[in-house]
Amino acid sequence: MWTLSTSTGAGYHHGDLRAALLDSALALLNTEGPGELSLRAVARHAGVSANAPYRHYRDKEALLAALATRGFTELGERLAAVGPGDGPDAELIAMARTAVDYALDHPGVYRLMFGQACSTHPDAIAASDAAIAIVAERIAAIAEAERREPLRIGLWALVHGLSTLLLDERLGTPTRAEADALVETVVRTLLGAGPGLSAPGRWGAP
Amino acid sequence: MWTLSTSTGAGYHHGDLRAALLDSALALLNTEGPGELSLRAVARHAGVSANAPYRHYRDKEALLAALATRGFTELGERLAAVGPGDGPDAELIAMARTAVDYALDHPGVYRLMFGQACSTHPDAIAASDAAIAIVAERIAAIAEAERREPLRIGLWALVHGLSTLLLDERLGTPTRAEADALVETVVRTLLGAGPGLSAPGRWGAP
DNA sequence: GCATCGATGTGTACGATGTCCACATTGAAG
DNA sequence: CTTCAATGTGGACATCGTACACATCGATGC
Repeated sequence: MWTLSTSTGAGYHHGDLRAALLDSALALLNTEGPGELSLRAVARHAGVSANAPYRHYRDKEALLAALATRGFTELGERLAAVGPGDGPDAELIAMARTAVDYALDHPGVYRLMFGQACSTHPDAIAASDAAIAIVAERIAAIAEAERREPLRIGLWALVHGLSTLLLDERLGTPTRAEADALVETVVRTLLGAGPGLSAPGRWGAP
Repeated sequence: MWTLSTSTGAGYHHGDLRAALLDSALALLNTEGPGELSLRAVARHAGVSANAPYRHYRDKEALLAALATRGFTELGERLAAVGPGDGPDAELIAMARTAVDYALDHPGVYRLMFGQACSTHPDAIAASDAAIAIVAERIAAIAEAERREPLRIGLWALVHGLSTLLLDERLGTPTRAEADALVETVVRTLLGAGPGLSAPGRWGAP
């Protein structure tokens, strides 16, 4: 009758409930949507009582926000790891694909990250801004000054929109490769160059 | 002690509860987010008991889906009313602005429309497809064949992303005019033409 | 070694919610 | 005027988020 906890927890005191709760929430999020996730279920999954989470998070929203924050951080790391590609367009496309892939890999957390509850939480906003900043840097090295801001906002919006549509299966149920190809085609088209065509006059900054 | 209903309801039988519930839900949605909206609160606002809604909607999700469906229909009407502008880019931009304006006008319903719960409901999906079809028609009249599909998906994603970012105040708190200008700039930039620059070679289909 | 104390987890409790069931009320059809 | 199907009510139940008081434990001082 000891803990049936998923995470390594011993006896009365768990060890690292704070992190274990995040893991439990993550596991449950990939099963059901963020709206259906109950704090009590997270506690059960972690093998603790319904009230234990309150020692580590002020309320349910705080736990979810922490998870979203972790999500933004991880997304940022993935984006930072994207190497320069074959020309600026390729680099932007690679980053877009990376972000969409992240959404497809973590549907629950992704929806959480862009849900209303977490958009309000300062930590999540900060982590989100950090992720955007990475994209902004790359763009700054590529685009002319007056195009940077709209490009940053536009790509962010585009990627988020594509992720949402794909997660909701509003674009069919493509395989990962098909989804990636779709992202590439869409981004390339919107960047002004048709598929297979290069976009003259927009290659490289100073 | 008769009905304190907001809508025109008489005595025991309400008259048109089905529609009144939608109106009540709409009113409450503009106060609080879709996640916080309770079916009981909708019933209270309509001046009926907590169970009355179940005579008209199978469950809470069905009511919300009906509201989302109405939203997509109205959005479609607004999009259909957008006149041809000064060239194809201007027309696409006008439609993008129309859609974003709709989101800013109805934050609650908009979040509902793109929430997970309603993306699953067939009625909402149909209404959403109808709205997209309107955009697709316009695009078909403007763009070359192989650009149509990516353009349609890309614009839809872009507009949805921009709406989300604006609703979550992730792009500051612009006035309506500023938001419209932002949308114009972003869309124009992503369509390949810098602000004020025309995009040679992409004007007009046959 | 042992008492102590702050941190952490448990149990109980309360109000709110979604939804089920049985019953009440009604306008319209016979 | 009776009857009936549609519609609304009331009560009940499980679940949820969360507050309160209490239990348990590991480190700290002696």
